Amino acid sequence: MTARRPTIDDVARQSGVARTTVSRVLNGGPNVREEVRERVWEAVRALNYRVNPQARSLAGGQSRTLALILASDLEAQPNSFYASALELGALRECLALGFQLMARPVPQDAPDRRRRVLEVMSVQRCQGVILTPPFADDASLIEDIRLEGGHVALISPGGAGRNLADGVGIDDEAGGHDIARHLIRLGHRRFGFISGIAGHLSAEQRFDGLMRALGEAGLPADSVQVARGDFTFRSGIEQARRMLERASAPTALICANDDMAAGALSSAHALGLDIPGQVSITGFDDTPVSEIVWPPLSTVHQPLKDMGQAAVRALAGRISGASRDAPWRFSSLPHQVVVRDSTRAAP
Amino acid sequence: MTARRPTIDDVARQSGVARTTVSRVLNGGPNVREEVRERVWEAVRALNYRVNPQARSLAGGQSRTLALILASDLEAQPNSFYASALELGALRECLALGFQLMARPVPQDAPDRRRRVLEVMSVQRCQGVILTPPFADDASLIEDIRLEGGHVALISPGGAGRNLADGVGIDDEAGGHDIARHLIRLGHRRFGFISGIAGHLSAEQRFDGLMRALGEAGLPADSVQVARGDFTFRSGIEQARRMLERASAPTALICANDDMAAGALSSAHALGLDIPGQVSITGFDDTPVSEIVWPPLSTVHQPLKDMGQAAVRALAGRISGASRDAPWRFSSLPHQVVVRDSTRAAP
DNA sequence: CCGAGTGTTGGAAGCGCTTCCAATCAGAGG
DNA sequence: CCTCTGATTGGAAGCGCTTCCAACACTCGG
Repeated sequence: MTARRPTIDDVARQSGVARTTVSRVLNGGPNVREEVRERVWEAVRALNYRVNPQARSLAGGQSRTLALILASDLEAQPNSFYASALELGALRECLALGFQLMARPVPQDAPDRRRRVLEVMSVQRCQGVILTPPFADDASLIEDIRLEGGHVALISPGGAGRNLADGVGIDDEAGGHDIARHLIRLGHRRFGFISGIAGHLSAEQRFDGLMRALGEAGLPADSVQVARGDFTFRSGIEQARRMLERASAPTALICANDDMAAGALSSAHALGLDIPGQVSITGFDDTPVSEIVWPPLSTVHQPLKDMGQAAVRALAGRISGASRDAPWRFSSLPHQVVVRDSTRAAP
Repeated sequence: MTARRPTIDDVARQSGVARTTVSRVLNGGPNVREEVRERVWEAVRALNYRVNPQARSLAGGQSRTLALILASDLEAQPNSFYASALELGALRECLALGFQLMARPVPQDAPDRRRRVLEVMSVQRCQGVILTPPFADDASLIEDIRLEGGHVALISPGGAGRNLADGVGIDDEAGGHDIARHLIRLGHRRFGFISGIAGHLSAEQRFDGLMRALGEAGLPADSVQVARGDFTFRSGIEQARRMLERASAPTALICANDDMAAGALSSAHALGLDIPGQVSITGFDDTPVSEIVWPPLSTVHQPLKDMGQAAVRALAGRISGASRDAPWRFSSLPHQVVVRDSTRAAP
C-alpha cells in the first residue's frame, strides 16, 4: 500500500530533465529556462514530491539544523509559557523552511553554560543559533558561535547585541513606558518595580521606560522602589511581600514579567490586600499566566510566536546567503498594553 | 580550526577493522569478537566519534523520526504546560536514543483530524506516533497508523487503548479516588465535578474513582453534581460559576485538570467566596499552574515528563525490533496527591 | 582427513541529494 | 562562416552510513 516515496530522480524522469536540473530548480538556482523550471514544478506537484531533508543535508554537508537556546533548566519550568511560545513560532517557520529545530534549555548561571551552548555547534552540528536573554547580550558568546561557524539571531537583545547580529523583539523601553503611563493616568504616585535578573538588558529597558514615564509626568525618581527578582513566581512572592509590608508600600507594583506578577498577586492576597482596590499589579509578556490568575493581569503583550518565527527567518536568510552581506538587522515588532482587572485607580 | 568530524571510516582505520564491523559494533549487532568490540569502542572514544544521524537514517531507510500528537491547536495554548512537559520528556529520550521528535498539535474536533495525524506518517515519514488523549482511545486511528507502517504508543489510554498498543500513564481511577478521599476526610459531603471533554477516557476514570470513594465512605451517588468542561480555563470559570451560584452549591469542587481548577478559583473569587474557607477546589496534573494561582491548588501529581520519556522508549523498542513480538505493555507510573492551600475542612 | 556447519569479517552497493565540471547550444562579434 | 562567450544542461562523484552477500576461519562428527 505505502508506495515508495518519489525521489528527485522520479521528478527528473517525469519532467524529462536531469537530476541536476531538478535540484537546481528546487533550490532556486540560476540559469534554468523558465519553461523548464515550470515543467519541473509541474512534475513535483504531480508526484507530490518532497525533498528528503536527511539526504539533502548529507549531500550538502549542511545539517539544516537550528538551535534555540533558552535560559532555564529542564527540571524547573519557570517561564515555560514564554519559552514554548517562542519555540512554537520558531518551529512553525522551521517546518515551512525545511529546517530542524532543537530547543536547548541552558541554566543561565551554570558555570559551563558557554560550553553547553557551543556544544550544539560541534555535537549537533547546528548551522545557526537563536539566543534568548540573557544570552542574547553576551557578546563573547556570540563571537564564539561565529568562530565555530554558526550564524546567530537574537531574541530581545539589549543595546549591546543589536550591533552584533540580527535581532528581533519589541521596544521594551516603550513597553515599560506605556504600562507605567497607564498606571500614572490611574492616579498612582508610589510605585514598586520588581526587576528580573541582572544582565537581562531588555528587561532593564522596561525599567528605563518606567523612569521616562515618571519624568514626563513630573514625578520624582524616588517615587519608585526597586527590588530585584529573577523572573520566577517565587521571587515575585518574596519581593512583593517585602515591599507591601513596608509602611510606605507602593500602590502600584510593576513586575518585569507575568510570573513574578503572579507571585506578587499571591503575596498581596496573603497580606489580605484587595487587588486592584488597594494595590494595582502589572505583568509583562501577556503569557497565559496573566489570564489564569485572579484577578487577570494587566500586562504588556509581546508577540512571542512572531519573534520566534522572525528569528528563524533571519537565520535562514543568512544561511542561504540571500542576505549574506546585509548589515545586522533588528526587527522591532509591535507591543501592546493589555488592560485586565489587576489595575485600577489609586486608592 | 573546526576539524572535520570523524566518520565511521576514521574509526575503522584507527581500530584496524572494516567499516562494516564498526557499524556492527555501534549498533550492537551479533557476531563480533569481544576483543574487536572493545578495540572499536576505544577508537570511538579516542576520536570522540558520533554517528551522523542523517547518514544513518538515509542508509538505513529509516527516518528515526517520531511524532507526538497533541490535542489542541497552535493558536490557542490551552493546557500548554501539560503539553510541554510531555514533549520535554519525550525530547530528552529522543536525544538519548538518536531519534527526531516532531510535536504536532491537532485540533481534537477538526473534521480532518485523522488526515492530519496520518500526514505525519506519509509526509514526515515518522516511524512511530505517540498519541495523547483523546486520540489515545481512537481505535481506528491507531489501526490506520499501523496500516501506514507506523508504530504507536499511547499516553494515558483509557480502557480501549490498552489492548491496542503500548501505553503509559498513571492510574487515573486511583488518582480520582485519592483526591476525593482527601476531601471526604476533610468532612466534605456535597461535591461538584467539572469533567473534561467527552471521549477523554482517562479523565472519565478520574470521575469513576471519585464515585468509588463516595461509595466507600457510604455517601450517596447524588452527593456529587457533574458539569462538563473542556479542560480550558474558560470552561472552568463558566461551569464553576454555574455550580457555585446554586442554592445547593457544593463545598468541594473537583476539577479534571489544573486549568479548569484555576478557572473555578477565579469564579469563586468573583462570587466573593473564600477559598478554602467556604469552598475547597482541587485540580489534576500538578502543572505549574497549580502553584501560580491563589491559593495554590491541591491537586494530583502526574509524572508527565516521565510519561513522555516512557512513550518514546516503548516506541524505540518496537522500532528496533527488540520487543518485536512482546504483548502490548501498559506502564503504570505512580501518581501522588499534592495538598496545597485550596482545600480545607468543610464549612 | 574431509565436508558441513557456525562464527566472524570485509567488500561493495546503494539511500536521495548537492555540486563540481564537462558538454552543448545560441547568439554576438569578426 | 567561424570563433568566442555566456547561458543551460547533464554526468558523475561523493556525503556517512547500513546491509546484503561473499569470504574466510574454525570446530566437530564421521
